Amino acid sequence: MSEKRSALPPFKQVANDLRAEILRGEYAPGDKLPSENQLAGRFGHTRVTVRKGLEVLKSEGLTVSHQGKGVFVRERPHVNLRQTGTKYRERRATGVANFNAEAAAQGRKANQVIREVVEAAAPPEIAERLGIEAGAPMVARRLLFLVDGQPMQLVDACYDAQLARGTRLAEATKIRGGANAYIEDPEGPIARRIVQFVEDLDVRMPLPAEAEQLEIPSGVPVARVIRTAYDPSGSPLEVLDSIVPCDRHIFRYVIDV
Amino acid sequence: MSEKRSALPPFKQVANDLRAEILRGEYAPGDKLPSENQLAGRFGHTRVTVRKGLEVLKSEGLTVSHQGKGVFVRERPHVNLRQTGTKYRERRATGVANFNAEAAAQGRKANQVIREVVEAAAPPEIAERLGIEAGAPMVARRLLFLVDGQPMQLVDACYDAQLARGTRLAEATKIRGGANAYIEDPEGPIARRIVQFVEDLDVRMPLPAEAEQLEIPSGVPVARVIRTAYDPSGSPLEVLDSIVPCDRHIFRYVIDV
DNA sequence: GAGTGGTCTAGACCACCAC
DNA sequence: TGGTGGTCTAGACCACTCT
Repeated sequence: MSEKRSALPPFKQVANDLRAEILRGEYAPGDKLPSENQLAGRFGHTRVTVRKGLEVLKSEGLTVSHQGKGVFVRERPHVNLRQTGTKYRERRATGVANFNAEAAAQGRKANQVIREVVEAAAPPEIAERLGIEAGAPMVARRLLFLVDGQPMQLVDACYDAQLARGTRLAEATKIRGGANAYIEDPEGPIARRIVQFVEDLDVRMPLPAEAEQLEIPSGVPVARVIRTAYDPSGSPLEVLDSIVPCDRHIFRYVIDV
Repeated sequence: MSEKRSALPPFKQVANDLRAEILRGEYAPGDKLPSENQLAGRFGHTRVTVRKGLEVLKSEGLTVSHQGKGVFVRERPHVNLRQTGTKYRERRATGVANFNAEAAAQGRKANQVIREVVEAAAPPEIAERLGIEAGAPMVARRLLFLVDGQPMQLVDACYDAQLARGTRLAEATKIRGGANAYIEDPEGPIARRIVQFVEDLDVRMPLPAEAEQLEIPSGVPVARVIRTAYDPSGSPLEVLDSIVPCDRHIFRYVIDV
């Protein structure tokens, strides 16, 4: 007889109810949700079940929890507009400096930390784009980009070792104006122009190591952005392999057709 | 005395161990992991604790579970290269047809389903890009794109109602060659050229409704791609608001500088 | 110290799948 | 029918935060 209704498991019901309240704005970003025990009372289930519901919201990136304090509606951090396209014409040869320029344009302060500069065997994704054999030597400059002290991107700038050896690209020191300017500098050791970028974005959840280095809360994806820079002859000059947390970035591409 | 070591909670240990084995390739995509009871024995913890560890891997998108069958290493579906840039010059006026062309180029079969075509109040993100007042009327063509029967994108094509009323854009029928071709058709009622696209990508975890419609497994993010098409005078003609599951797509942008 | 979230166990029942 | 994952409870202890 009885309408064999719903049958939606209690923990999903908890998640659905709370999600709806959050999305309706009954809890605003930064607001604290009721305690787990209060919710257990309200829903008439054990704390464990309520926790399972809360876990769902956390993995959706809607909430964050702090031990001893409570569960809060997640606040979206300042978003960095990661713009690629027309602006490149203006800022052309800047490269690393481009990152600084974009942050400055938004009234914020960017800086870079060199994690390491090494010569190593190129993994397949990189070798393929650099136009060298997989396992052939590359020079990798591993950097961490920050804005206002918050980690924003993990960047590996990779070069054919043949090209980079003996240049400042292979030294663990900052390059004023950015690596791209250095590459294009007509007075420099490379002096080749960059006329095209190809960016590939692959989006997934972060590995724990990435989450830790970039301070990524749970439920926030990362984009792996692999950018290849080409000279006028179509030869690749640089492959930039970045891990970008998606809660602090919007990607914008301007395409003229 | 005793080195107060590790203290890593057992469920994290379970997750770490299994993750390492998966990433090392000891379990290949599609392989079945040992059953929860077997893992409980191996790790010397209860099934509940092991399950919590497995839950972590699932939310990272590394595994999928099937009731009655087991837990499996997730297989990445065929990836669709969603290319924007140079190819647009060749396929220019195609629009919806562009999606078909790209699928065909990869030897796969694409089709579209019209979910609905309605006139409605424009939400702020759309209105802003269409250059109309928030809440002003827009015509929205809500489509579902599929490739080989698998849902690939949820697309809302939005137009200023002033522009689209009385045209085929406002009718719930397919438009041969795509909406963009229709817009640009010099013999058509609109006959305006599209010379620039701006794409904004915002990446997050899907809402349950999106996950269901697009058959998105847990641990897979979505990109909300908002693409605005402009005519030579800089007036917006169309705003495409898409939800794209990130496990079936790689985004590629080609930028000439 | 009281309150909050974080973790674990033991045991139970259900739903689904394959044989 | 037996194995698999999915869900729930009751009770316990821990770690952190605030006052």
